[in-house]
Amino acid sequence: MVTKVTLPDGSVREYPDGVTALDVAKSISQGLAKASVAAKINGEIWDFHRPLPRECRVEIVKEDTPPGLEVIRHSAAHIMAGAVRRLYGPGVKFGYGPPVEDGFYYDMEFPEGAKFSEDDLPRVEAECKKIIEANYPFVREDLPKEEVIRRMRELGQPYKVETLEKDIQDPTASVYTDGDFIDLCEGPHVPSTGRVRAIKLTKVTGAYWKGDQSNRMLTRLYGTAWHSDKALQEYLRRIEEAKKRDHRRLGQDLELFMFHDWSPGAVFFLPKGAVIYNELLAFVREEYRKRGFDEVQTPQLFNKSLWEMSGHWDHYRENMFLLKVDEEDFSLKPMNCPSHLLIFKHRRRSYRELPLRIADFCPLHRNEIKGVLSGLTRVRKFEQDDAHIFCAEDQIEQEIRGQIDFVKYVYRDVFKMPFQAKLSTRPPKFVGVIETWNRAEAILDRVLKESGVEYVVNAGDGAFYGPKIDFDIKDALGRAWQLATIQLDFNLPERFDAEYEGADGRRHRPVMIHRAMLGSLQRFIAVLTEHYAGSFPLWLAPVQAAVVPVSEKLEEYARQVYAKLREAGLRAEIDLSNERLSAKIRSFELQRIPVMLVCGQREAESGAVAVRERSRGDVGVVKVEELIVNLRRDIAAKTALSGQA
RNA sequence: GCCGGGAUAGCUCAAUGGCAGAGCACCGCUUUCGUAAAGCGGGGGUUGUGGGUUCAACUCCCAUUCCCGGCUCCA
Repeated sequence: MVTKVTLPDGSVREYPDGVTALDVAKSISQGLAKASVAAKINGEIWDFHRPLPRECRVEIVKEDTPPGLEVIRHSAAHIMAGAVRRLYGPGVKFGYGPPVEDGFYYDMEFPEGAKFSEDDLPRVEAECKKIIEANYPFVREDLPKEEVIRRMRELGQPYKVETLEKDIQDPTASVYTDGDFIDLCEGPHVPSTGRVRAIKLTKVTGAYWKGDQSNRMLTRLYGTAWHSDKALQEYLRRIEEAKKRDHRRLGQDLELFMFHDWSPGAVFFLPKGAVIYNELLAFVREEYRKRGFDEVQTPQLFNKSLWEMSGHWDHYRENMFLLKVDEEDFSLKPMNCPSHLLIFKHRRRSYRELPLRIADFCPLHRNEIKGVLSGLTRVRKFEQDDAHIFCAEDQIEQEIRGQIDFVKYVYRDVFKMPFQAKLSTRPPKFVGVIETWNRAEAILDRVLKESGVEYVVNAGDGAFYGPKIDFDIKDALGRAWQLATIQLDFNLPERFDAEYEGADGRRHRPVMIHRAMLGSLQRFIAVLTEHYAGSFPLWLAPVQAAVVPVSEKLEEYARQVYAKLREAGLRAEIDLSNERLSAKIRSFELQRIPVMLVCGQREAESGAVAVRERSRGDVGVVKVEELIVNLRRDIAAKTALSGQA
């Protein structure tokens, strides 16, 4: 009998039975076999040396592809676990050890009293390298589940036993052995430990067993592994670059914002950060005018009655800042929606007023637990470009379309940030009528399709009060953040008994749409800062132009230029310091100022300046009046000088 | 909140129980300069905070606040 193998190009080859994917790879070319670590068999990833089924599609997985790297990292996790076991003895109990983006981790419990910290990583890493050096084959065994449970018991591995008993349904389970280390694992793995060519252990953290806070906390060791040392070095360089772009770093260096111990989780925007904040707000307000939103201002502090009506008192109280006012319970608001319902209900509403779009930039306070606070991305006090749309059910479609269009304009046209949409549908626990949900989900789906926006469906991931579309925005380093959101709400209008009078003279329940474009201004500024690496486009730059006299003799002329720029409404700075020109230029480059205007004798004679663009150098001499016209045009266009560093 | 690490001048970091230091920034003087760092000099500290051990604490111990990396949470 022969095994028939179909290759990705459609060709069919025949091999003797018992052939492995490795044999197939070798038969194609030795080089391919050497540069590959596993194979996809009928689309499922398999070990290289597992015998193939009689008839199958085989796709060789090369080591430098995403699935290949995943296999390498999974194997690296085993190698690391084996190294820890060698160094700390058989008393170490192992939890999960999966590959993750760019690396892997393994959760483990050290024997009583053994402390493990980052300082211990080099020792473990050295042991990993010995295991790699030894080039042990990864040997797979498929055994009856009971047999594996027995072996794991013998090895003193309670977490493995628990996994087998609770999570593995199959009658058999697989174990892998590399050298002296054996582990329960689905696989696949690289053929031998030597195929993990570059490994580096990166950090040590705590992690709850199965992510559940009520479980024991294990020690998690993180590492990264690559198919070559060069790839590892490139990765490390990328991490270094990421650190330079970190908004906390740039916020400090560029004097955008600060924090203080006395108000954890709340930012101080310094003058330069406040400029960015206000420009963003002005931008959103301008769009609101075009798109029919009415801005309101609402209270910060509300009686608990409001939260009881909205349901927050029962479901969100732990996250609210509570205080007593006149012997009664009050809270700083964590969200705007309830106040907007009060506005809606302020008087009788007619269908003629719908859709009613209420926008609000008021501060919100959420009592996030301390451990999660981080820079501008997780704060306790923040503002959103929040709005709620009250509309009739037959207006949902047009409103959703309008908001998706808004998102596209903001992220694609203005900020040029790639984004991905997620449609989340009805969860198991929900309020409202199923038919309404189905109709609404169909609308969201249809509008997304028409919009040409790429999206994924997260079935069952919607809020209990309605389906939603979230937009993940990736910064320049590919990290995803959720900023924009569009959520339907069938719940709050019900709880507040919101009504409008229809054309038929009867009362109807409006649908509420929660939506934000930038999301939290704080988080948006964090992502924006990293996206631009601090080099903000002209319209957002805290200082747009720096006037630089070549020497003290040109000071008077520079002052005139500076005054003209300020009169024209530009954010300009002048450098009258006693430094050399190149030192001034360097300082402005470091501050990422978009335009530097050098004033020398030649320019003074013709009422001009020599323009230097950030990171581009000298771009020529231009008359001051003309420069002002150009700058104002570029600012209005919002896209000028937005090239990233 | 939990695990691990950390906090020293405005910033980045040194000082392993014995006189708290460097570079950058800042201030002053000299220099008057053409596109990414001129030279010299000066000021700057309750070593996060509170307690303890010690003849002596940045250093060791306890507590606490905040920050960082994760976990978790994200009506």
